[in-house]
Amino acid sequence: MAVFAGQGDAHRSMRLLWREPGGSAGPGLSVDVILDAAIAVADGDGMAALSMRAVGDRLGRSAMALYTYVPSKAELVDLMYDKVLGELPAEYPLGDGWRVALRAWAEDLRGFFLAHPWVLQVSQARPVLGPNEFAMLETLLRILRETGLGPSVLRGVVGAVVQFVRGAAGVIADARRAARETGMTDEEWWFSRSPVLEEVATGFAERFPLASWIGAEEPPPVVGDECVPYLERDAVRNFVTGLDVLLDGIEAAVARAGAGVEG
Amino acid sequence: MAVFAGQGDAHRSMRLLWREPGGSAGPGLSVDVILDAAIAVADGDGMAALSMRAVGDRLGRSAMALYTYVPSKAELVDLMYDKVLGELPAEYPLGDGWRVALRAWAEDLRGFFLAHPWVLQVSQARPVLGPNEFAMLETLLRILRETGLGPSVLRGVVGAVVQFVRGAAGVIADARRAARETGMTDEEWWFSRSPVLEEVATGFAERFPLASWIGAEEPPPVVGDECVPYLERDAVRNFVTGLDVLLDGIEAAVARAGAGVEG
DNA sequence: CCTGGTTTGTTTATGGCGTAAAGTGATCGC
DNA sequence: GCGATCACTTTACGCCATAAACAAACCAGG
Repeated sequence: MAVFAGQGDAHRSMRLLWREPGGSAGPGLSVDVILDAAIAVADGDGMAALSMRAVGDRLGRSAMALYTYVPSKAELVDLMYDKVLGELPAEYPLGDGWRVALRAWAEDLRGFFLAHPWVLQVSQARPVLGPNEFAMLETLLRILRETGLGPSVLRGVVGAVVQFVRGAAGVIADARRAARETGMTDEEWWFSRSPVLEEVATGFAERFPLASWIGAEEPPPVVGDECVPYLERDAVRNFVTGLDVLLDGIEAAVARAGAGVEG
Repeated sequence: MAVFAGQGDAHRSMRLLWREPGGSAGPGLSVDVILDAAIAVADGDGMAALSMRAVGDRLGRSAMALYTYVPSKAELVDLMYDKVLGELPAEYPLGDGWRVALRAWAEDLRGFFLAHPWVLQVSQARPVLGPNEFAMLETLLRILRETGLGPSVLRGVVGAVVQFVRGAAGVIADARRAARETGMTDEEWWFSRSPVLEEVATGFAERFPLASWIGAEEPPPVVGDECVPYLERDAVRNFVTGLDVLLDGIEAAVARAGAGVEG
């Protein structure tokens, strides 16, 4: 590898990320056709099943055919990542204040992560610097601007919100994956592991009294909750609760700044 | 795979996770020796370099030798994960209130993630159900119990705090990884990519005015900041700011519950 | 029309991976 | 002494990303 390889690759991948979307008319392949196939593989069979062969097969081509359009698998994943981000809504009504809009944004982002769980495995918050990643940030900032907070605090808020949603979605995605892999519902999965834990971890309740306490409590059912599986229902509730805490924290920051713009 | 494979594997891996730590006296291998070697590989060369062959080489054995002690690479990673979690401190003084203790806990956890960045790549928040994972939860709950919040809200708070710290650490870890892989300091790395972005993304400031605004602002230096690299310094500041917002949110929840225990 | 270069693929090959299966040599209970 | 068991190695299989060589279709200039 030459010393300037990073530099040269940066140019190449940036041009791919910011290419104008058109131009797949002919019978041959194209970057967008490849990305769609790769996204379909990842959505359907997970990130582990995403291989150059799998994508090539789906297109009726060899794995090597892809390398004409995409320099490597790592670049392919980056391009997939930025492309799916384009599915996110761009506009949120601000008539009811930033809090309502931010909650809607967070819930849409969570839904997006659950629709494309493989996105959560794209290296943690790596700055891919693609157009849709910036569009997502721009949308979030259009909402957060209403708080009147300065850029310094806002940077922290952006990080906190994004990381929270990503993490919470990851918990749900993992519950689903575990359920699918074992062929059980997650309720069955949990109740099959729980006795093993008690058998093997002797004196659990004494060693971890608080963990037992917080885990044991069965929260009351919530309207509309019935169809959601067991572990996932908990995770959804924790998401709602945690998001409220976060929103309260932002409100406190606004109050402390003493310069809230919204009514 | 038999129908009950998941069940059987659960027993096997649980017994490994909860085994008592001793017993590596002889000249032969042992689970703990293997885990130490594997952790050393992951700490030194990253998760991508962690292979059964690499761990075996480090111990002067073949890759297959490990399979006498560890059923698969996936189990190995789970065991590594729970083992390093044991490095986390277990006690935090509560004399100055939960807020001080929680901040210390979060900063220790962030430091832990940065010392073992590969932990961030262990599948998102998957419940490994090992002893040290529960110990970590127990430690956090000993702090959060002081808020007097009920288990329902507390579950949300636990998720929010853990996910925030994990995500924020991931950003820093990625900045470091990018810097190391390209052989540049992250300052050089950013200033080599930044002009490429401007060249390729025409009209950036018009398309993403808020993103430009929040990215352009250069925050004032902070005492003790001088030795921290560029991108990482930003990430650390965002961590502190975001954590404050989160703590404010918890305080708001406490105030709303009207049952704060702390003075 | 021919012709040579470029574009778009394929095939083949290399070195790495996790791990199943079989082999090897030592050790231990009888 | 001797089979069983243990700890470990060797070999092998089918994956993976991708470098390199090759082939066929297109297009430009004569």
